[in-house]
Amino acid sequence: MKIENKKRESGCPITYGLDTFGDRWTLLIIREIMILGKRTYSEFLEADEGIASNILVARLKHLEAEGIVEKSRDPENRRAFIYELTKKGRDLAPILIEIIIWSGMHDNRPFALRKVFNKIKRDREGFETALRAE
Amino acid sequence: MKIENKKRESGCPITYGLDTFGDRWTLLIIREIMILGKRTYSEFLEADEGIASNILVARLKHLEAEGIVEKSRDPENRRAFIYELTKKGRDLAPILIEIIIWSGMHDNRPFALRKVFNKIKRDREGFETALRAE
DNA sequence: AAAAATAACTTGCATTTTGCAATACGTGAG
DNA sequence: CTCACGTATTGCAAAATGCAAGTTATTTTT
Repeated sequence: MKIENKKRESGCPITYGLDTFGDRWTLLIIREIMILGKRTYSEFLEADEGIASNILVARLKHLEAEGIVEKSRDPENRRAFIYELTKKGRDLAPILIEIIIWSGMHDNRPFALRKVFNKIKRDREGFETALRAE
Repeated sequence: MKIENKKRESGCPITYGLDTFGDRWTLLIIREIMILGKRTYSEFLEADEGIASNILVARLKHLEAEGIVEKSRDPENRRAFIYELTKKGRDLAPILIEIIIWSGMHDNRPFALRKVFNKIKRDREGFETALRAE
């Protein structure tokens, strides 16, 4: 969890974004929470891309420090923790949506998943509202 | 240029995006071209964040391989190369815009630059059209 | 209240990537 | 035909990643 702590103080908003979530895993964790409805460490570990446990811990700590996720005890499973998005985290929704749209337009691999892309094309506003609500 | 070549074949559009431009430098190069109007290797090297020359070469090659930028001789300076965005590259505009908006809302550091953010707030569509045109 | 089970972390180590400085290559101008 | 400019490569130390194994903390079970 060192790379992303080195915030480049250029003042540029793109740089700020990259320093906050511009790595190979952070947005994937956001996806797990926002789109796939995942909430716990063990659920994140099961993600298709196979994140390593040490990296996952580092990224969750980073996201917490950035005020993007909040950690609390799960009231329904007293030994688990729940990670939830803050407003700052939910505000990432439009970025995720634009990434999905871009990939939907340009990922021509045969196994590219288009389900969410099509849903967004049909009703982008509704999709974003649903994302933020969850 | 190794990290991003390992495309994780999960089919997920977020993953595709991250594998294509999800690192500390790639979107910064896109910013240089799209927002700051830079075109050459030496101009990119001068960017505020100070990218190393070996990383820059690697990222440019990667972007070319991904069909996001096109390299050609500069007709006005016959020993320079010009890097320009393809349609796939220009289509990244909405992602950049959403990152700028998000940072505009959440970067509270005193030296955060808000100029572009304000411009987008005033006329987002116009801003995007201008970006893509350049 | 001890043992087992579950969930969340940590550690050690090999590998990969980064960052930085120095150097080399290629092209065109004088 | 050499010099300057623009682009690109190399070598090496430092840092981050990926993986497997181990640890801690809490809760359920007996």
